[in-house]
Amino acid sequence: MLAAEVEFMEKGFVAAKTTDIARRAGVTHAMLHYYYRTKENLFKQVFQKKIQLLADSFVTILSQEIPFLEKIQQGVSAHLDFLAANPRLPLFVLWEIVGNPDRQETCREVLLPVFKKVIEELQEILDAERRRGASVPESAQELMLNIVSMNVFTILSLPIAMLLTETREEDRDQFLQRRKQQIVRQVLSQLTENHK
Amino acid sequence: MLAAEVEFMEKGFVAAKTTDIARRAGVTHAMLHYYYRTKENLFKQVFQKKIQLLADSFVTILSQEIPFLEKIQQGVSAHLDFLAANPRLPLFVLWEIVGNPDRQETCREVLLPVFKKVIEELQEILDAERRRGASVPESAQELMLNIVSMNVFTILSLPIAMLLTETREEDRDQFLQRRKQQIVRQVLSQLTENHK
DNA sequence: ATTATCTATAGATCTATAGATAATGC
DNA sequence: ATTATCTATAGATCTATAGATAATGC
Repeated sequence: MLAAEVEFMEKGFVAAKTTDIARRAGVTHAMLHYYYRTKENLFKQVFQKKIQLLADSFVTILSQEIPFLEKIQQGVSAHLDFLAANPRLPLFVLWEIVGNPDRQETCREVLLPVFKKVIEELQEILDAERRRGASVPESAQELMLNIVSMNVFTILSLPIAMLLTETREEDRDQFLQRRKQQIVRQVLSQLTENHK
Repeated sequence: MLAAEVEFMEKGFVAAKTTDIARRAGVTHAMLHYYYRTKENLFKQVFQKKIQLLADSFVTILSQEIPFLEKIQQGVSAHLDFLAANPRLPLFVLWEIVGNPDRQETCREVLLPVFKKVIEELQEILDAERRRGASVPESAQELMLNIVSMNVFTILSLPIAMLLTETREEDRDQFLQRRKQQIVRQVLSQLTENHK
């Protein structure tokens, strides 16, 4: 099962081979089919698990009971750290969804409730802040999308970004930390903006 | 060749089949091998072309001789429109690069010079603006990364975003236009921020 | 003569299962 | 008895080429 996760995440459904998965797991491939029947079946279990993980990543944006701006800062930071620990997750999910639209259903079932809940909580925080007199112009959904966009893209494009900025492999973490600060700054700039 | 582009872009290198490409092109698959020798060879040509297209997308961020803020606004807008017209491009490139690191070389060769040039021009614009007394706090690279992040992610995540926001297929363009305005606002918020 | 095209097929994988045998749980 | 495991292989693809034949350019 772990072997299947690794193979599917690295190569995708089509390129991953049941023989390789079996070999990695240290069993004969006949056993794999004995337990999971089909490749598709095995994949579905892995996919479900990974979608769940993606849903969890949204939750990390909400954080502890601390002042508003720090809360956002912590949320962005935790979200990016989560993605950095699961760097193949977003690309894998996006790829499999566009490649096989049937999988959107799983996606909807798992992600939608979590997404709605996070947006709701975030909206409450924003509203509370506004009642305090702060100028928080955006909808929670927009704020969330901005954060997720920049964080996820940072991870997705990391190989290309490192190529283009001529960053070496051992400076990866440093590169991510610097980018994290930029993202926090960018997100906060809209939240602290003086309107009118 | 066009058939190959479509098949590779939709399915990726591994899942695309030379027989399907030939069928789509209306020739026997023997002919395909006669002209291109190997699948890998055919793919390389397609990949090169698509990387070139991606490089072009960076250039659209720079735009005509108009006032600074409008210039940025136009750039963001043109970039997103470009991506919306080539929605599979970013995912395809990212997927093939992580799946086969050998392809990073092509990527580097084509993208790096274009990327450097765009950054350079953008930096000049920012510097000129700063000399005029405007407060433009960021490096061109950071600004560029912010714009590209939000625009590309918008396209990458469009299927999921439409799922989560319960947007119907026919409202796709409207959804994109709304998101575009949000992105422009977000980008400008940092550029017009009052520092200190 | 050289280039283009077709049919047929070799050779390599890959998924999935059949059928035989060993291990395990009442 | 039921469940787990192995070997062997059927059946389906897919890439790539061989070999024969038709079309094209000097």
